[in-house]
This record gives sequence, structure tokens and C-alpha cells, in this order.
Amino acid sequence: MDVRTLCLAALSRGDATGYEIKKMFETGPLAHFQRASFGSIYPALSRLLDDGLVLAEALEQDGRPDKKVYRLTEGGRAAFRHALTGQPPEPESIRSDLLFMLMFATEMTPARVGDLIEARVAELRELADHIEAKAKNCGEAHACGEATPSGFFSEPGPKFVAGYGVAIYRAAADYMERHRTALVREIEAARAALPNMAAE
Amino acid sequence: MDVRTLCLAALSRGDATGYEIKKMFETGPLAHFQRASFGSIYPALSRLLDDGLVLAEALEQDGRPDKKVYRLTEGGRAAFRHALTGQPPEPESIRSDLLFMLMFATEMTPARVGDLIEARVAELRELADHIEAKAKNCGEAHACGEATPSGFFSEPGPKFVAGYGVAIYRAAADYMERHRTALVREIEAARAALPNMAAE
DNA sequence: TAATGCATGTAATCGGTTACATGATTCA
DNA sequence: TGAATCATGTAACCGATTACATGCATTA
Repeated sequence: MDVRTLCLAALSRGDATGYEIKKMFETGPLAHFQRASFGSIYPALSRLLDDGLVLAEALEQDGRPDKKVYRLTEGGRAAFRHALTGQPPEPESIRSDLLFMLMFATEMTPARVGDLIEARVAELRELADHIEAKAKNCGEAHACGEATPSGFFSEPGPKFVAGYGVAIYRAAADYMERHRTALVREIEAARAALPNMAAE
Repeated sequence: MDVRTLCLAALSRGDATGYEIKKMFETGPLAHFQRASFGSIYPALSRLLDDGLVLAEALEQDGRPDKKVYRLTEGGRAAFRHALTGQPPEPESIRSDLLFMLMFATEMTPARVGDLIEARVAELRELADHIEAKAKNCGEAHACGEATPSGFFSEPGPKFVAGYGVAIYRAAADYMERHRTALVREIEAARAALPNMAAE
């Protein structure tokens, strides 16, 4: 998904500035599954403007630099719908540096492997808890953080997606926790067999 | 992980040509969690050659074009160890076009959403089965497919990683299957409430 | 005969990251 | 005083994808 489509998606939920779109992908409602940086958002918005998919309204502000509030045009909304309706996303498989590294676990010390996994488990649990908390707080229609609009997670899509995130992160943490010590022990055994004790 | 490191990783398991490295990432032992294309592998290998991290031996072949078999140097092995030992990979969160799209499920027809999820479930199950079969066949030391060396999945690292892949893909498929009909029904209800029945 | 596999490489292009530039305000 | 937040944008750079170019052998 290119950043242009991501911007259309963000704006489909309401008008916003480039800065606010960035926040949506950082800590706001769109915080998971995709990301976007300033360096890609701003050029994307100007291109969308050129193409007539968004309108921009300049707002003067006291002290702070002026805002440009972007709004979807009908064409922009259609373009976003088209992106959702077009050919389905091709199969996605897990990409992970850590998992790839762990294929070469025997090239690392057992302690290193254990630490890497432990750290990842903590990260995964934190992510899961974070999503769960946000979905719970913002599932009902009372005010929660500024970034995520009230009731957002009571909508079917976001609710489904949040549940998915929690489930997968928990599953990943559980697997790693359950198999961590066995892996470390096996590496120890392999190292004891071949005297590979080189540098590091 | 840049393709240079990926090539070092592949070569750490034995000498290979660029073509063979590609295959390892496609259907071979390194088939999951990372990928690499010809357009990145060949330039990466020449850079590694320039930097003295690999050696190349040209092999003439009858009919077919000549092969260049690459081999890690001591420096190359050290560089790979360094990549594994250096700073741990930063936290990774799930990236997924489909999941992002599903945040906007109400912008799609219920049928579309149902189909997307059904298709993804099938893909996930296939991936899981595929990994499981490969790990099972190549876990013992008798010959299996050419691409994956015998006994590969009896090594601790690959075994752990294969188990992870199976567990996560199954968990993802299970979640989607369990929540699919509820999501579709909720979208139907939402659509019935607001008369949003536009194009498509 | 057409597609696929073997085998290597280049070049155009693209999209995105990173860092930089600017600048006021507020909070610790 | 220094960091963080608000706010927009540009430019250099980088890495990777895609398509192209070549060419024989095998298989359907």
C-alpha cells in the first residue's frame, strides 16, 4: 500500500492535516498494520492535491505555523473505494528479521538467543496489551485519548482488526515463551558437540 | 535486513550461485521471513566480492551459461556473525495490507469482506501445511527435495522457526475463521442502518 | 510450439527513509 | 535551559523492484 492510498484512508475518516495523519499512524486509530513518515506523507498529499483527490484549506494560527487541512473530494473517496474494491491484496507471509536470525541460532551464543527471545516476548505482550487497552477504552462512546475518536473500536472493522492483533501477538509470545528454553538447551548441546568456541 | 546480509546468511550454509541463493529464498530452507530478488542478489554478490567477504569460482557448463559459485571468506563469516551479534533487531509489528483494508470494512460490501477473509484463511492454512510438511520431511536425515538439505529442520534454529511459522499462521487463520461471520453480519447491519448504497 | 528451468547480469525507475531547515510555544 | 509538541516542507540518498537482454535445454 502506497502512502497516497494511506492518506486517502486517513482522510476518509475525517479532514486532517499532514501532521495529524502522521499521528494517526503513530499512536492513533491507524497505528497498526501500516505506517507512514512525514517525508512520504507531505509529497503524497501534494500529489493528491494536484490530482484533485483532495482539497486543502489553509488555516492561520497564532504563533504556530499555518495548518493545511485536507479534505477528500468525491474523486478521492472514489479512488479510495477503488483501492479497497480492486484486486485483492496478494498473499502476505511473515517478514521478520528476528525470526530469520533465529534460523542461524547455532551461530550465536545460547545467552544471546535467550535474551533476544525474552526481549521479543516482552515487546509482543506490550503490543497486545496496548491494543487491548485502546480497544476497550475507545470501544464505548465516551471520550478517550484525543488521537482515537470515541467509539472507533466499536465499529466492526476496527474491532475485528484489533482482536486479530491481540490474538496474533499473544500467539507469537506464547510460542516463543513455550519453546525458548528448549531452543537454548539444544544450542548448548550443539555447541558442546562441536568445539566452535570462536570469537565474540 | 539488507540483501548483502541475506546473501552472507545463505552462503554460511554452503557455497552457492546467485541463482541457487534465489531458490533458497523461494522454495528452499530460507523460504520464509525474508525474500530477495535477482535484481538485488547479483549486485549484492558483486559488492561482497569487491569487499572480500566472498570468493567466486567460475564453473564452465555444457550448454547452460557458466556458473559462478560463491564461497564465504573468513571475513565474510565474521561479517555475518557480526550482523547476528550486533544490536538486536528493533521491535517489529505486523504489516498487512489486508488487515489495514479491513479497518475500512464498512466501505466494502459484506460479500467482498467475506471473500477476502475466506481467501486469506485458505492461504494461511496452505502456508502452515507447507511449512509443516517440509519440516517433517526434512527433519530426519533422509533425502528430501533438492533445495532443502537433509536434516535441516532437525537443527534447533530452523525447527524453532518452522514451529513458529506454523503456530502463527494457524492462529491467524483460526481467528479469522472464528470472527468472519460476525464481522460480515455487523457490516450488513451497519449498511442497513445508513442507506450508503452507492456504486459497485 | 510454447512455457519452464537454468543462469547471469544491467538499467530505469520508484518509493520511501533520513536528515535537514525553520520557528514559535510550552513544560520540566 | 533544554526538550518536546506543533507544523510544513525539501533534498539527498538508498535499496529494491521491474523489466529487459541473452540463450540453450527440456518438457508439456
